Amino acid sequence: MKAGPIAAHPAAMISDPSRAAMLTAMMDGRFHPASELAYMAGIKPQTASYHLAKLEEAGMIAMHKQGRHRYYGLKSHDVAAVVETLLLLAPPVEIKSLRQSEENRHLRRARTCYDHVAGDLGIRLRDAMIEAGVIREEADAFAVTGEGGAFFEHMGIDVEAVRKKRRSFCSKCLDWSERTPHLAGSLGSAMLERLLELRWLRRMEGTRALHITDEGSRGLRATFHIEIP
Amino acid sequence: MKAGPIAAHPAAMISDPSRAAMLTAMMDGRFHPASELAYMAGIKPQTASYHLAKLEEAGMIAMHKQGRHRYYGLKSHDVAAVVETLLLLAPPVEIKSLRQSEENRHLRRARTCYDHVAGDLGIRLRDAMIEAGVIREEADAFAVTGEGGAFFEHMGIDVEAVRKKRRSFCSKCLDWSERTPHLAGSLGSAMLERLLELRWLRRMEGTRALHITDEGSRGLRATFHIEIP
DNA sequence: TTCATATTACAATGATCATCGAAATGTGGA
DNA sequence: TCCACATTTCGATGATCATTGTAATATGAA
Repeated sequence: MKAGPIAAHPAAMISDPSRAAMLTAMMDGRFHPASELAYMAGIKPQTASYHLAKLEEAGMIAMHKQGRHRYYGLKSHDVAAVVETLLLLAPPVEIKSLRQSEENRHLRRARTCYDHVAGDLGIRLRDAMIEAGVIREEADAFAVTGEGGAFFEHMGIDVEAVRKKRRSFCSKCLDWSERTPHLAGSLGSAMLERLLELRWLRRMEGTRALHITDEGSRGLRATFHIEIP
Repeated sequence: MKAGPIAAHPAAMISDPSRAAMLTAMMDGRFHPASELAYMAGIKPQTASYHLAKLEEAGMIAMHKQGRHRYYGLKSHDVAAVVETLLLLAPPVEIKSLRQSEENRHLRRARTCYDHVAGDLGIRLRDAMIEAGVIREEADAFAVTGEGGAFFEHMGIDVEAVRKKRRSFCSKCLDWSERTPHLAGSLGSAMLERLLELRWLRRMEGTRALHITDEGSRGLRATFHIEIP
């Protein structure tokens, strides 16, 4: 009789606040030691271990050992996609502490969304690239224009190589803080990678927030006409 | 300290099997009376009422009264998107009863995915349209080709009108039973609407499964070269 | 008004499951 | 070999929450 509720199980994996916190931490697309995830979720290592075992059994995270550490990370893009979509459904975050509001400000300004840039910076990059005519917004995705090729080459990104990857190329990712789509897919991923490589952005410890370096401020202004206050 | 686990709340709304069953029932994109949803989930009306109130408070479903009935349905596409993505993460369904396997067969053959056709039929329609050169698969979405315009007009669908709707036009929707994308977006929606109008398909009671009528078999064969056994 | 039906409100019950202390296992370094 | 640290296993505790019986409210029909 009950044919449908198969969606309940994966949802239950995310419905626990501690697990959600750990999954969100892994949304930076990297692998983290169990103890770090425990700390980020505010729980004891035993509890974290219990949760991580569950998530692994559910096929949502992957683990690799290295020495006495065990590193955990999201198993697939699908998992990241679900979490991001759930964030979109979540009610606006209420600010409880100064500390939290600080972190929130950072996250809203610039953060990773699995493997690409999101937050205000993500949107401004998108706008700048559209303005410059290097990408174009279509109904279901973005597209690289004719001029785009030269631009990305100048940025140090090989568009044709990126296009060949067996995943979506230039898709839209709906942003929970901005409620408007930014650039995701393999091109979004290549973009983030390059911005980190150029040291325009730096990952902040223990959070998905991204720090814009001084070099980054200059570079973003020169290349994208984005002013960082 | 805990900045992330906001995703937990919407996930918790879906993590209960009864709620998941009701949401899945609403995935046909229509509104259902509370009692029907209770029956589909296999719970008493009181329990259903409790769950529906929760879901409404969470902003996931909408309600309108009509006489002594209250009709509930999904509030936005986002909710449908989350449920569909969760289904993708779910482990393969194990078959427990003959009845269930029957329903499963129907669902796999043809069903609605919120507002468009999914299941085997969805994939075969996609393939047929690509084969016929009326749509083209791109990296992040489908696109209507030059010849496409005439074809859809022949089908009784005004592509330009559909394109103008303020939502994605021709997007991909990853199918949990087929694990390959079918046509969604406003064009997918228009397509389902038209197939129901032509009486090629009929909604089956109390499930998302679609029945292919005899007329439909003939029509699908003539127009799409799809053989229905 | 009276009855039937749809739905919600309330209160009690019971099961599930997250949590953590204690202890075990595993790994690296001295 | 001994110690320190990372992680898991086990067992007990406690809180949350789905469920339903009973009762109330609301709407429509006779």
